[in-house]
Formats: sequence, structure tokens, C-alpha cells
Amino acid sequence: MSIRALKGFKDILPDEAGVWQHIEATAREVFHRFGFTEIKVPILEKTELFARSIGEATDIVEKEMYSFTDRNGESITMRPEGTASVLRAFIEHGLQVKLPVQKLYTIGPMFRHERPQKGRLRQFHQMSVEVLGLDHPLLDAEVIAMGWLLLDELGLSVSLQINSLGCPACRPAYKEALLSFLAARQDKVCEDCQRRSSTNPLRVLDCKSAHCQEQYQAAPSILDHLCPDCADHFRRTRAGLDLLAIPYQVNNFMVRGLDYYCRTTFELLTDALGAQSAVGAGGRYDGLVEQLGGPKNTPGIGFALGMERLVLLLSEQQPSAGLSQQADLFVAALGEAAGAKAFALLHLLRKKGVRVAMDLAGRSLKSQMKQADRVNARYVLIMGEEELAANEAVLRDMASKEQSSLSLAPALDQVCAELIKKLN
RNA sequence: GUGAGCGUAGCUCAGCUGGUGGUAGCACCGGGUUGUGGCCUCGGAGGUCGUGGGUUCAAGUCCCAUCGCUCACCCCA
Repeated sequence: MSIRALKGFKDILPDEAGVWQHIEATAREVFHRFGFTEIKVPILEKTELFARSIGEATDIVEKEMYSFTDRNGESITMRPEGTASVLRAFIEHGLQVKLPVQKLYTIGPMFRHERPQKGRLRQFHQMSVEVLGLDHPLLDAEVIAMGWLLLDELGLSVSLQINSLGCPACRPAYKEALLSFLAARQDKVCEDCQRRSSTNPLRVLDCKSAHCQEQYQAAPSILDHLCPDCADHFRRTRAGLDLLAIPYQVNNFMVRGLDYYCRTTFELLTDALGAQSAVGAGGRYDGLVEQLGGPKNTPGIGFALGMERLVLLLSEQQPSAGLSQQADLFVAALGEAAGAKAFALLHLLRKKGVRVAMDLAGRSLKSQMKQADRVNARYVLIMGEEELAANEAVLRDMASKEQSSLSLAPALDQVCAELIKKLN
């Protein structure tokens, strides 16, 4: 067998690339409308950056990172997510002094060493946005609204779930209440949940087992344990969503896999993707900038959208976008003299911005017509031996099949100009 | 890391209880049209049946191993 791509690494073939471009272009346009600007950050970072931001004890850091030692003996990692790198850049370049509130987005590949499955790859792509320097609850609503609007403009319908995870002031008390609840039911829940009770107690609430969910009906809710500030923030965030008429469900069992989240968290969910139901997710991370060595009191909020999942959804909802027009004109030449003249004309047309295709292999006219059809050319310029002898070429409209002749007598750039006139 | 399913042409797949790999569909190339596309028609090219062992007179088919893919668990976008 010849060399194949790595497990979990996929080629995006020409047929699919159009969907990707469409998603990316739509996203950029929406992000710009909301005042976001692009930031491009490296794919490799020091391992420590991710360990400190995502959390040492998370699955991502513990077992999913592509980390290795480079030639200097330093541990570096291919980024598993985008937020850490963006914050690092924000801090490193002191961006907070340029604008009190920074709205940034970045688009690119992420890497996690997991077992691939539908909607989950080892190299995958995210579009992620971050707002740094403001903790107003209306901002939470605005950021969520932007994600919602983008998906809407892509023609996708998803559901929105939100929750609040509290803050360092109120979460510990909740955690204790939850732990004592779980301790009383250790023998009534699945093995996974028993294990999670000690590793990451909040996660048990996420369990998919119906039996466990039944047990957790009576579990204490984080929302009942929020401190006054957090409760107020959550209430005003929801009020903001209400003002924008964005429907949501409060899911007090929703937990996030990265340690840095606090207060508002949310997920944009679909039921069309099997096990990978989240097409986008994010939340607030108020302490993170400071934790990474940045200025104190720099709150942040952001989310990421999984591009592969968007592509899957789009191609499921609206299969095959149809043939795209890849050429305005196809030049079909027969014989060497005509070929040479056509080749020169081809370049002149391209210099003028016309999308022109031509067969360089000297194949039959029929074959060239087929090629013209395949690239969906509107016109074909036929330059055969007969035409050349009469100093003419035939211009054929592929849709109407009408043909007209064009004089090749003047200089080639005049022919080119004449031709462009006819094309328009 | 765990479990299940599947590997036959570039793609989608037939191939029964073992008996010579399919006129299969799509795509590709050429002819029918000595110089005109889509539709039609005729022809052509394209394969280590994932790989390595084993059973057998005989293996795409049965057994074992291995690699790969897919889906699910876990986790996540």
C-alpha cells in the first residue's frame, strides 16, 4: 500500500473546498460586522501554556496533546485549542493598551490525539472568537448572539443551551454539596460515574446513562449555589438573550471540559451528527488572562465552532452544491499554428481578468468541447486550421449554441479587447 | 485506552453452502459525427480481491494473525 495520510488527518479535496470557503467567508463577514478583527497565531506553543490554561488534570492535557521535545530540548505542543495562544499573544504584545476591549477571532487547525470518529479528527479546524477586557452580561449575550446569527446565516438550525458555572467564590461550596450527594449514591450509578466522582465530579451530571440521569434528578443544582454576583450576571445574560429573541434552554447539568471556564457557559447543539452534538461551545474565563501572567482584572469570554462539523451539517442539509463555473471561456485550438496563437491569446485574456481554460495536449475538438463542458464554460472560442486560414475564430455560446465569427486580423491585444466585449 | 462492524476497479458496490474476479453503475479515454459539449450508442483502459500465514485438489469466500477504515464508549468543536 502506498503512503496514506495519518490516522485522523484528512485531505480536504477540491470538491469539498468550496463549502469550506463558504463557511469561512460567511464567518469572517459576520465577525467583522460585530467588530472582531483577525489574529493569526502559531500552531506550536510551549507545552506549559496549555498545561496552565486548559488545566493539568483535563483529558486534553493528560492524554490528547501532540507534544514533543524539539532540538533544543524544550517541550512544545501542537495546539489543542485556540484560546490559550490568542491570550498569550494578547499578553505578549500588550494589546490591552491599544483598545480597552479587544475582540479577536482566529481560524485554523487544532490537534488532539483521540480516536477518530464521525465529526472528530486528530487534526480538525476551529473558528474561535475571544473578547478580552469586559465582563458585562450583555457582552455574553452578544457573543452568543453572534454565534447564533452565523449558524443561522449558514442555514443551520441548532439549539442553544446555557449554564453558569459560578466563580471561585461560589463553586467550591457547590462542589462540596454535589460530592456529598454523590457519596450517598455511589452504588446506584455506573462505573464511569463512580470514577468521575473523584476525578471530575461536575462531569457525572453529563452522563448519558438514563439510569444515572434518573439518580441525578435530585442532585443539587449549581444555579442554586451561585453567589449574588454570579446569579445577577446569569440573570442579566439571559435577559440579554431574551431581548434579542434568541431561544435557549438552561441546562444546569452542562459542564465544560476545560478548567478555565467560569460563569456563563454555552453549547450550540445539533442532533444530526451522531455522538458529536456540539457544533460550537464556549464560555467566560475571567481569571485566565491573569493566570497566564497578563494584567489583573482582564475578564474574557469566547467560543469555538468546529468546522468539520459545520461542513458535515451543511452537506447533509443541502447535498451537492452543483457544478461551479470554473471558466468564462474555453479556447479550443486545432493544429500547432492555431495552438500557438491561442496560447498567446489565453495569457492576454488572463491578464485582463478573464477566467480562461485551454487544452494544451492537442486533443480532438470533440474532446476539447467536452472539457469546456466540464469546467462549465459559458463560451468556447474555436481556432481551427480553417478559421486560421481565413484569419478568423468562431465564438460559440455553449448554452444557446449560437456561433459568431471573430476576426483575428488585428493585433492580438485588439482581438483580446474585442473578445472581452463579446463576452460581456 | 475499550468495544463492534467493514476492507473486491478512482468512487459506489454484486460475488449464494469454497469451484476460472463482474457485459454492474458512476467517473475516465476513444469511436459513431474525416472539426463542435451535455443525451444516446459502441468500444477501451483500469485489480498484488488490504497484507502475511493456515486448512483444502481448489480460498475473494473458511480459520489465525496483522495493518487500515468506520462507528460507538471515553472525551470534545
